[in-house]
Amino acid sequence: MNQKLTEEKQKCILETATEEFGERGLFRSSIRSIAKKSGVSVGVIYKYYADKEALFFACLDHSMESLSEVLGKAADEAASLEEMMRGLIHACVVYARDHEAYFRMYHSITSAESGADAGEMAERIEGESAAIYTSVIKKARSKGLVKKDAEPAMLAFFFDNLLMMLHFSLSCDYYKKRMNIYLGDKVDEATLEKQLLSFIMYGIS
Amino acid sequence: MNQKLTEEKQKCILETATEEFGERGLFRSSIRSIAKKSGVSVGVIYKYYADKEALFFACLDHSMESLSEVLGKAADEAASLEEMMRGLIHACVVYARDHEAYFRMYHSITSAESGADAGEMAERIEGESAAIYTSVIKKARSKGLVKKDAEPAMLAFFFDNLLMMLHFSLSCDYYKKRMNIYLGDKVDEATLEKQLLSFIMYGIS
Amino acid sequence: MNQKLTEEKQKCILETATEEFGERGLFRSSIRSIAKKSGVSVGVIYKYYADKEALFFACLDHSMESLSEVLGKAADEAASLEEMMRGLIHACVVYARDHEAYFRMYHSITSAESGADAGEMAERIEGESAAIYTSVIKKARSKGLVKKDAEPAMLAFFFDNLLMMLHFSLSCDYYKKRMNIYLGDKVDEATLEKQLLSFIMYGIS
Amino acid sequence: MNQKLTEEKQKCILETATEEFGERGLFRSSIRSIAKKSGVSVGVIYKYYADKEALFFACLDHSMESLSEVLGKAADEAASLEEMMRGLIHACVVYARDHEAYFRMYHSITSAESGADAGEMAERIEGESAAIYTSVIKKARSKGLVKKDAEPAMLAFFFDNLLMMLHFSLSCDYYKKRMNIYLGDKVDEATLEKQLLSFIMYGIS
DNA sequence: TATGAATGAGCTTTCATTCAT
DNA sequence: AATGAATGAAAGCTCATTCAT
Repeated sequence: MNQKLTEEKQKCILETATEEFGERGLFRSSIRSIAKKSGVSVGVIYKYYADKEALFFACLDHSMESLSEVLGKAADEAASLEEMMRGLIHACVVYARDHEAYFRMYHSITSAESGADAGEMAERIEGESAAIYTSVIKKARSKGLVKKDAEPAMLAFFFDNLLMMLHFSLSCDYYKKRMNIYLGDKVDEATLEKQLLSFIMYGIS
Repeated sequence: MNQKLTEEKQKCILETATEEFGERGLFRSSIRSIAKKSGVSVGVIYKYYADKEALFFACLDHSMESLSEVLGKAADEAASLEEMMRGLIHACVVYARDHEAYFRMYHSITSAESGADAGEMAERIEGESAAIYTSVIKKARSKGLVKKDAEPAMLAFFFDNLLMMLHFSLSCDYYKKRMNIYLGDKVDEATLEKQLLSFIMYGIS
Repeated sequence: MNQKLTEEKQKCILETATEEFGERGLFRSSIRSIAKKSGVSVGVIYKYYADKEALFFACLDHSMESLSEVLGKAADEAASLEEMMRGLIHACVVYARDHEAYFRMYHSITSAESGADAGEMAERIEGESAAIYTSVIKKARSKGLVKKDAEPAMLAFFFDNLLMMLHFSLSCDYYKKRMNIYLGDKVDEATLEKQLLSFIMYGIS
Repeated sequence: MNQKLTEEKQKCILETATEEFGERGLFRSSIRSIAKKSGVSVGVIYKYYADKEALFFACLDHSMESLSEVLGKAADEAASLEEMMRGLIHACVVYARDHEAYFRMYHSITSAESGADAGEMAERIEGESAAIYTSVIKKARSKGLVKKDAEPAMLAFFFDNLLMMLHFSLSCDYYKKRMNIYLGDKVDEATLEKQLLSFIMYGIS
């Protein structure tokens, strides 16, 4: 019973910290503030996490795991390349509504602020999806669904670039504003999804 | 204790700081370290800049100005939509070779860590290019060069997203590594440029 | 790393700081030095006081409260004007033996260095005693104990001036030395008290 | 001709610094600001004065000299004890109108802020007047004009205490305000002078 | 085991002082 | 001789981290 409380607490800390880190960045966030917002003492955080950075990376892992699960499911369920892409795009849009903070964490590791090893992080986070996207495109190409004069990896890269920007545009303040500059203050998400998919499909095939 | 290299020194401080900020972010960078690397005393930095943030934003402005000049020229010189895009892509690739730090500053403002007003920053930095890209695509559409079933603003947005990712992929550690995961360690820039352009042109038309 | 002597420690900080401020003034005093002398870390001072100024004013308040209590008691217990004055003078002399630092704090606010609002400070510190002294003298005048050709407020003012100089002469280095110049190195306090009282009583009546 | 300018400049620096020191204290005053207000460069100040403290003490000397001249004249011209005291009191009041800053400097050395040797300062500044006042009172006593049951030095001390408080009450913000609390916002100087003299004369004789 | 007061390294920032020009 | 840019020591202050309770 105590164990359960702990587990709950641990999750609460993680969520609160993710929120804080996503909103203020690693350095402007403070352990004290996270502890207070989580309703625990500072000491408890240091019981679970070696230091601030460790908590940061735990948040990151948590976010990435959750994100990757959602996207993985979207990819797995798809019967075709187009459906996979449609699914991934849609999953992003839906997921962003409730999990801005996770996307923001994603963005934060792409910056230099944490001092993390970029190589290792990228490998861990991008490796799998890169392989999947590339392989799916390759397969589609062998079926003649994708143009031959482009490398599948390259197309996967472009696709993922657009997907990444979609993440950020739906969650990070700067990118949100930037999207508003392009598309106006009220962005119709259905249209956005449709046109993005269309843009990609034309670009690919 | 001398008033030599004022002009030169000032530029040196800016460059060094841009490097440091790009590499370590606003908070992990320290004025002391920037001063030491610039070969000046701490005091001299505070002569030119009110505080650390002011220096940061000066670096940002400097980077954005330089970047925007290069991209602006590439856009202006273009006779057609395709040429504009090719020009912009190529300018990025060439520019990235010598000015990684500028692109990195660009990336740093898209993160939350600086605490800057995202809305204002985006307006200042993205406003112009958004207008230009959209207008050029609109014009091309009226000539039948662009598909009718997509909004020009949306296409411009997708294009700029890909361009933005190109910036980061050529300059920020995480994105560099990520590109390597997709495209291998030795990325042939000419091929990348060509295929990106092709992807975009197909996506648009 | 312990939460012992909170109460005691807090008082110790206040006393040490009062000593330091009285001896060196607000600006020559340093938080670091006060912390070291108090046997606490710098951080702990900032736990209790928002900043250096807040500590300074806390010391001031503490001193003034203590001083005002002592003088208040002396005034309250007096049956006549003369006794009140004798009591106040004597209280000063006795109090000065153990609480030089408090008197010094008193002096420090009369200088411009703290940047405090002089008007507000004076009102807070002098207001009450001014009213009391004036009222007591007025009452005595109505009994014919005080000459009629002088305003009670004026007489109260002169009396308080002499009392104030007594404070300083018993506590602040410069005033101490000055008193020695006038009265020799060994000042007999009983004589001083008696003659000051006599001087005042003659001046008043 | 250059020499003259220098001399003038020197005086200007001294006056400006005295003003600044009197208003803000030694530590809150800055050499830069004094230089700017004097219309000279920082270097010029360091040509004349070894450091900030030296300038401070030069201002002090200048103030004290000027003050002592005025008071000395008032004392010399007096034919009797009462006239001397009336003259000194009046000189204070008149002098305060144009030379607040000098009185303020006087006050500043009585505080600990400068770190000056209090003993030496007091000797230099108070020595002479202590001797004069005491001697004049002694002479008057031998003529039967002063009560026998008080030491002349003690009386001189009390008198000088009241004079000192008059200085401060006419120039320093805190003391000004304090006087207003006792005497109201509009203090009639003629009345003040008269009543103070009366208070003293009764106190003495 | 959980707490949160205490620690102190290390940051930004100021400004008296120097000295090349 | 005068200038004022440059210096850098030293201050105030914050906050990640520790550990007595």
